[in-house]
Amino acid sequence: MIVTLLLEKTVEAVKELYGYSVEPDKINLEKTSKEFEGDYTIVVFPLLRISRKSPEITGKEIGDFLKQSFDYIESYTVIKGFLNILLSDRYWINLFLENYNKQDYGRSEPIEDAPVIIEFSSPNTNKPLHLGHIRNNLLGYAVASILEANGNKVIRMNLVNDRGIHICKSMLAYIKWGNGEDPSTSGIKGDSLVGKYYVRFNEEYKKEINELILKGYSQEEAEKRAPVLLEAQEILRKWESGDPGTIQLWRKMNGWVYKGFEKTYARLGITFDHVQFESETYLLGKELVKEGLEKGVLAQKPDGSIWADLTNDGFDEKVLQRSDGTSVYITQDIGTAQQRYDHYHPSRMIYVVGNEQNYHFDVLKSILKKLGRNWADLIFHLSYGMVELPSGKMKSREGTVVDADDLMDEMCETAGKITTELGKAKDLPDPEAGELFNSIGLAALKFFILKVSPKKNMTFDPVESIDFNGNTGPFVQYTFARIRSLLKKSGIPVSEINMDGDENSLVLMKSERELLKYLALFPEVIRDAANDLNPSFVTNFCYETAKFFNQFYQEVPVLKESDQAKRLFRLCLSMFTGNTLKSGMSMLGITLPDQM
RNA sequence: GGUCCAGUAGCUCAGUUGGAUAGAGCAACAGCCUUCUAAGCUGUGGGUCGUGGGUUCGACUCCCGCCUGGAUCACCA
Repeated sequence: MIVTLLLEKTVEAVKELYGYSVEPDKINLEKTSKEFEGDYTIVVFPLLRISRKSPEITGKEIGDFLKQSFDYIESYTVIKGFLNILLSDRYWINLFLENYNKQDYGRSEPIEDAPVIIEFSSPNTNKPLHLGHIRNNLLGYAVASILEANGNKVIRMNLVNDRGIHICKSMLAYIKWGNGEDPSTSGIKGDSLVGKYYVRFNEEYKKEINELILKGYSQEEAEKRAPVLLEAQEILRKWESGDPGTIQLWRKMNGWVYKGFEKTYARLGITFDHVQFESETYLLGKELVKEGLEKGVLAQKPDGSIWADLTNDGFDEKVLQRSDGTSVYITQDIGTAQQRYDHYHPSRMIYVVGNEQNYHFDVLKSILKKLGRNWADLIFHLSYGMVELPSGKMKSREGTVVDADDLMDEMCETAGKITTELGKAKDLPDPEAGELFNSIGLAALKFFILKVSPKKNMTFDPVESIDFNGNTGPFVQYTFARIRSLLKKSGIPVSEINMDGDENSLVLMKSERELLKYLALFPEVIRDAANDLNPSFVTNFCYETAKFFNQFYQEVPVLKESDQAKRLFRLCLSMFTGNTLKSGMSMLGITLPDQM
């Protein structure tokens, strides 16, 4: 790497010139900012103490030394305290020659290491997926792909929250008001149908609470005593005790939901390597709770409920098992974690879960450690911000959510409309046109969500938020389509486009240089995105790359260039850009059409 | 109230070991299609980086206080 070489030589320069040994990491080397000529900049201020000379003279002396030690340094300038180093075209061209036709450019060799488990999606089976889940799924899938590109072995894990009071609520409402309808008789997608009964439950629940308050109960009291809630709790007890009728209904309704989810995942382009069900891990969790109780690290109250006292860790007491013996949410998480650890001996366990559960994961780790599981430190909660609507927070209880299926439909419809308005894709036959609109609509949605740093909350206006111009998925797709068009029109089969060795006379145009310099960053971008588990680095890289390409495309002719060496170089540079975009966007789960 | 996260242009967002004049897109305005896809390119306007201190040659970035917004502290998941 040129950066390490420059650092080493600078250290040497300081030693030679001023007789002082500095650590390489003390040298301030960065990319030259746009307004100045140069590729890398050494900030000389920190070195003045050593040189005991003015910034200008120090910069010049180091600059001279470096220029003499490197063939690749074209020139340097010292402005104020900044030594700007300009690399020769040769350097960039060599870098280009090494990588332009590599399909796996930027990706790392697989590391021989224990796998990283990444859990995402984790839907509840009482309602369809909504906008919040979309962010979760896209983030999880992208992070997994980025880790793979970084050389990690990855296991994409989905944990289905298929049991608990929430599904009992839907079941109860279905028993009471369902009249035996099912997805085929009603024509409603399975997950939506179950969701309908979840909303119905909450309507009844609210009504009963209000009635009880009129009778003189406090709000809190009313919430606990509402008859439908008591009935739902009864169903949960029956379920945990294995009541056949309850289990049968539960299976049936969950089956509808899974069919529905399958469609939504397929549309989103999400797949998993392994699926866990809470109903299969909560018993292990209960066992661990029992173990903790026997060891004396957990405590039982007179009513039978079991608690962890975490006040020494800065948390409150946490209930792990209700007085009626049923388990709570965190109980299954304890079992799930244990199962994952035993089964995979992973190097890390990443959980992609919203920031509303920050406390939950702190508590989970704390409890696992209390139980003597030191591997709790392998757990990392990848916490992301909420997606809010202009009208405020989404509440599935009240049905004020943006449904994932509806949203995708709308995006693709809009994509089709815009494409038609622009007069494009006229010659495409029907099924392919549909695929194209799908690709564009989903690209817009995915890119919009993934370009935001995971940690941040985001507001999403279904009407106005998503654009097809500017910093968007379709912009990158369009750029790619332009590149494909160039390659196609060159008349050379893509697999045979190659430099022919006549590149010695090349002088780079500004836009060629800028583009090439930026493409050179891709390996670094993947590494940073993997380290920070942040797909927005890749998203922004793809956008900037496309922008640099469009500037290049606008400034210089490719196929119309008369000089053969230049024409071929530009064609290969375009192909290099295309490969890189395709690779980057595929990590985000975004497909790039050849034509649009 | 405790804890955690966030606050950058009218709007949506970049800005990562502290570096030069804080950047994009959208929206507004002005240009560029007889020339490789105008979903593009070029330009103009728009900022007390929430706020007040501190550290430093240098702070959007680090430290402290305050303000605002969000999350959370359930025998919900």
